[in-house]
Amino acid sequence: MNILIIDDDSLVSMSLKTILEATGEITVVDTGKNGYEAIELYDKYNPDILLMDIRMEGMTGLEAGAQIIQKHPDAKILFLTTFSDDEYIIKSIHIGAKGYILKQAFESIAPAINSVYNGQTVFGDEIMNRIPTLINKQPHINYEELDISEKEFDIIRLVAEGYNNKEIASELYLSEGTVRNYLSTILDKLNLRDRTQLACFYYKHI
Amino acid sequence: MNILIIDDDSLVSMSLKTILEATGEITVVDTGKNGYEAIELYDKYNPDILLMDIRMEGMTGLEAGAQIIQKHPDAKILFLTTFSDDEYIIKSIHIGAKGYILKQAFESIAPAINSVYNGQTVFGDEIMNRIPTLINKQPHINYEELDISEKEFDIIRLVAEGYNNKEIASELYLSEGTVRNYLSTILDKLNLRDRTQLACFYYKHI
DNA sequence: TCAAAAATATGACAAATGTCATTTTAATAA
DNA sequence: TTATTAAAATGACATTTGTCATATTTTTGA
Repeated sequence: MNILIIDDDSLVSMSLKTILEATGEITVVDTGKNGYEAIELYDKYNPDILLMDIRMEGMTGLEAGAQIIQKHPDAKILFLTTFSDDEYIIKSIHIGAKGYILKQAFESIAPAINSVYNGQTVFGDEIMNRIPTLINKQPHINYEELDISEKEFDIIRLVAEGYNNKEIASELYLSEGTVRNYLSTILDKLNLRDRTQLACFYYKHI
Repeated sequence: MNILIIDDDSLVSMSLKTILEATGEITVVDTGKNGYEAIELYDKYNPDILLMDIRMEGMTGLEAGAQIIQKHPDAKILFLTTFSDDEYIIKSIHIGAKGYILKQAFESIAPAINSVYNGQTVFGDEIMNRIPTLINKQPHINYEELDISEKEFDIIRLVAEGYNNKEIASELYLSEGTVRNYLSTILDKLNLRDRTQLACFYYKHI
């Protein structure tokens, strides 16, 4: 597997080269130290994966990456970064980067490269943890804390599948009236008004 | 590295076990075939990674995963799926799964496990491609193709926020009756029965 | 301008929903 | 066993919902 490394700190490039080539499966075709070189060298080598620092003097890795992907839509770019930075995260996802990992996590770089080579996208935990907030959804909810019983939760799930009371009743072997009563209690506990709000609640919080 | 595999198709579990153990670095401590077993076996073995089918009879992998993570916040769960299923993507991110990959991509499962073991999160391309739209909150069904007008979509959005007809009417400066009529048309077009199913539809198709 | 099309509105109706008070039926502990 | 509690069911009721046939109003094109 051929890799191109771009980092404005040549010490980093060299260490990476050493580490990666030690795996035996990876060949570092060349190294560069800025965005312009990235574009130029990518054209020249057409590597399987481009491993690039995201923050560099002059043209950032992000800009270079965007241009490269535009020209080579199948380019697999794995960004290296020192700190996780919301703005970069979103942008890197947008331009279609295949990953975003911390330089510090040396030992995880080789596996990440392998995953990317196999068509996956790899993000570090710090990045992944930001996604829900970025997507703007509330975090997952603990129904036990809300005092929702197992059976009540069964009903919630069915409501969120679009079942009506009769269907829920037959599914859970209860009478329709009982289902209504359960639902009434659930709505009260969760402070909601009707089943539709309950379905919305379910999807927003799970 | 110890792995627990859960899949309701034992053929899949066995194939996976064979493939993974062939790498020499992975030990499959046990296999199970539903969400309940997942919870039970996780407690028993405390594996490094839980590899689990996301869609199973009874308790889904997602629910089991949510419970396991609640109990073991450091659990590393990698979901397997047959098709990329919009509905599950976000949820799996939310509960804090470390990955989501297609079963078909056999050769990429081992690298993915390695990445996860090294603290990364791994998502397949199909999943990652969806994130930008989610971040931009641009709902992404092709409503045009479904012949849903702009105004109809306004109503759908409000239904999916839990508004009742009166509230929708006042929000959109329409009469309640008109809202009902619109809704009736929408349900007909989407082949749904009531507003709750519509809300579910909305969230499933984000 | 006028007619056709669209958007909006009404009213009537059956069905589904949510609430409540009350009862019946298990399940369980003393 | 009996008393107590929990789970499930009933019935009555007011609302909300969804459907439909039928206006009315507005927009638009010729």
